[in-house]
Amino acid sequence: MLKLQRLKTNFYKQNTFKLARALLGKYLVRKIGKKTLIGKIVEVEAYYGPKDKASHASRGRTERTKTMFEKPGTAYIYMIYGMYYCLNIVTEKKEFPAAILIRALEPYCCHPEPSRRVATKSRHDSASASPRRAEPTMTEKLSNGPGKLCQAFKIDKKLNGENLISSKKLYLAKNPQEQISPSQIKKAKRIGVDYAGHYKHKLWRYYLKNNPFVSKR
DNA sequence: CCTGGGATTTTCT
DNA sequence: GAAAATCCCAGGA
Repeated sequence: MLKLQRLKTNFYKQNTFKLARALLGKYLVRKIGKKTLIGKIVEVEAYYGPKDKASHASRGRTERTKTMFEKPGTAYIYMIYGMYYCLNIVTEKKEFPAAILIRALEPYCCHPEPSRRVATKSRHDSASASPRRAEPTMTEKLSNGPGKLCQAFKIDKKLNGENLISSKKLYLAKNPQEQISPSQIKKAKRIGVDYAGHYKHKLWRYYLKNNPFVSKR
C-alpha cells in the first residue's frame, strides 16, 4: 500500500531549480469530496524571476501574475489558449516571482467513474521493463501534458492561490520509500516558449528518463 | 517522421 | 487587437 506524507513548508523553501528536480517522483493529491486522485510528477519546468522572458512575471505584477509573487507552496493556476488550465507551484520568497509548471503526471490510481481496472498491476514502477499496459485508464490518457492533467484532476482557477501546505483539496506528498537519483533525471529546453529571446534556450525543463507519461522527449 | 493550422477566451497593450 | 507556459488532427515527405 502506498504510504504518503504531505510535503511541508521546508520542502518548498528550496531554490527553484533544486525544487524542480525534487518534485520529480513526488505525488500530486487532489481530493474531491470523498474521492482522491493521485498522480506522480514526472515532468516539470522552472520559471524564474522577473528577467525570464518566458515567465508571465517578466512583465511585472498584474491581476493574473500576482499569485507568482506569493509565498512558496502556493498554487498558481492560469488559463491558457482559452481552453486549458496549467498548474504551477510557486517558489522562492514572497515578492520574488518564480514557479514550477507541472507538465505531466503518472496516475497512481483511481479514476472511479468507468469500471475500469487500474492498469499498473505491479505497482512500484521498477526500472524493469514492464510489458505494455493493457487498458490505459482514463487518467493515463489524460495526464501527459500540462493542460490535460488539469482537466483530468479537475483543477481550475478556483484553486488559484491555494496553499498546498494546508489545503484539503490539493497538495503534494512523498512516499518516503521512493528516492529519485540524479541519473534518472533528464534536462531539456522548455516547451512552447520560442518568443522568449535567449531564455528559450535555458535547460529549465526536467523529466524522468524513460517515463512514458512525459509529454515530450 | 515532421510541419502547420484551428479551436477558444483571457489577459494585457 | 494580438498573443498565448496547449492540444489534436490532417497532410506531406
